[in-house]
Amino acid sequence: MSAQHQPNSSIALQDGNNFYCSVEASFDPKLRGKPVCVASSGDGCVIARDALSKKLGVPMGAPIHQIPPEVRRQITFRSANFALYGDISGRIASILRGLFPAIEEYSIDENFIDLTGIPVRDHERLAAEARARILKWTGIPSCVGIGPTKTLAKLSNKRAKSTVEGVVTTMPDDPALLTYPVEDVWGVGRKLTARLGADGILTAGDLAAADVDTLRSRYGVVLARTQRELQGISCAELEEHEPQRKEIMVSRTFGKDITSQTELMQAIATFAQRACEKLRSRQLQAAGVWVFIQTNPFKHNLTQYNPSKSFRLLMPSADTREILMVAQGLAKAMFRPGYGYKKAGVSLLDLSHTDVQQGDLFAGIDQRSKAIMEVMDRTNQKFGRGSMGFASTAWRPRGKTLEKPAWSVKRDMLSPAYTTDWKQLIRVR
DNA sequence: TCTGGGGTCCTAGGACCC
DNA sequence: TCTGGGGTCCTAGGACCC
Repeated sequence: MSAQHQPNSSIALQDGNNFYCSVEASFDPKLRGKPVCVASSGDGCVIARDALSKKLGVPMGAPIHQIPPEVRRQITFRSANFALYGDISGRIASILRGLFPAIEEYSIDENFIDLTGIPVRDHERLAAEARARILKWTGIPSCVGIGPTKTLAKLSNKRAKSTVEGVVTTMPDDPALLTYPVEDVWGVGRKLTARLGADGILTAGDLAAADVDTLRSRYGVVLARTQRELQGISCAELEEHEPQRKEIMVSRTFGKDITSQTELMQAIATFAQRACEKLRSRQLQAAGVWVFIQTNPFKHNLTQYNPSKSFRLLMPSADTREILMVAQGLAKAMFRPGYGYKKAGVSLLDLSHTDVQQGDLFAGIDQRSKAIMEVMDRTNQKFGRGSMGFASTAWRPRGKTLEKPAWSVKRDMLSPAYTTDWKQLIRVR
């Protein structure tokens, strides 16, 4: 039976308020009461703002150098510390699992909760309890939105952000839909907002009431599903188990433009190595490798060159040596002198589980490969990432770094790994 | 000077086949 | 003068999400 036919299904969405900023503040009391922003990799853009920096007018995604100096001075910046955020995220999920039979970890700061089967009169009370427990046990404030579908739960959550209680329920006939901006509906982005506006669809209520066939033919099946969800008809089920990855990507914007082929090759090798580590940590192997290199799109006066190339392996592999050589080969074929490269990435495609190894008649499985990779992974696990690496990544023993490569990423405002590194555990006197 | 990273899904169009 | 019709597979690009 599909969710569409389940009567009285009900879903909640728990979402940490200003999550990254809240995590930083929960570990560093000095930050409390001050405007805090979290910066993207390379310390380039603002990817999270707390309430105070929102009030100061810092826009989401703003390049830090574009924030007026008098505003910038008031803000404490932190480099994104995903290891820390991921750890807190896992703790919040555990708390929710202790309260509800089924949850879906939707993103690092959001969890869907299945309320089906729980009496409706208890929904908001349980949501409030979850919220209180998360705050007490992790220090992270959050809101909970409730509705008959994921889209309405998302919408409720957004509404809850401006309430004191932090818990809101929205049913399809709620008058709030008539004033709720369509751009804030889950699945409606900038482009769709503009097109919908031209068609006179400005609110969630307008979208829910639009002609089904016109909407389907003008905007496609995705928005048609969103419409049904707003009408209370579920089109997206709760996914308790993470679906298998289809792609694993590692890419970076370089600290400086790269002009030399040697340096570009080192960067590509580093990304390939990291991608393979991620691959093996999930017991996966890849049958395809995709590499891209890009010039700086913000330098409008320069000729742009943004090639990409892919390669299909004869047999799926999780061997860094093999994938590294393929990735470097692709990059080498694309490299043209005379350009300043600003960003590059390596993506592993056609992923499958290593336990479904397809035998190849003509190639014996290299047993040594597995053993070598295991030794590398275990060493890096035990002594820290980067303890062992490949020469082509310009890897150097830890603590003996000669000079930082031009493409290394800036993270000057990083908070300590409070929860994931023994040496950096928080001290309480 | 300085502008994130990592994903998914859908669609259109071309190649190829019968 | 007059140009088939489906089907599949693949890829590139667009849109969205956090």
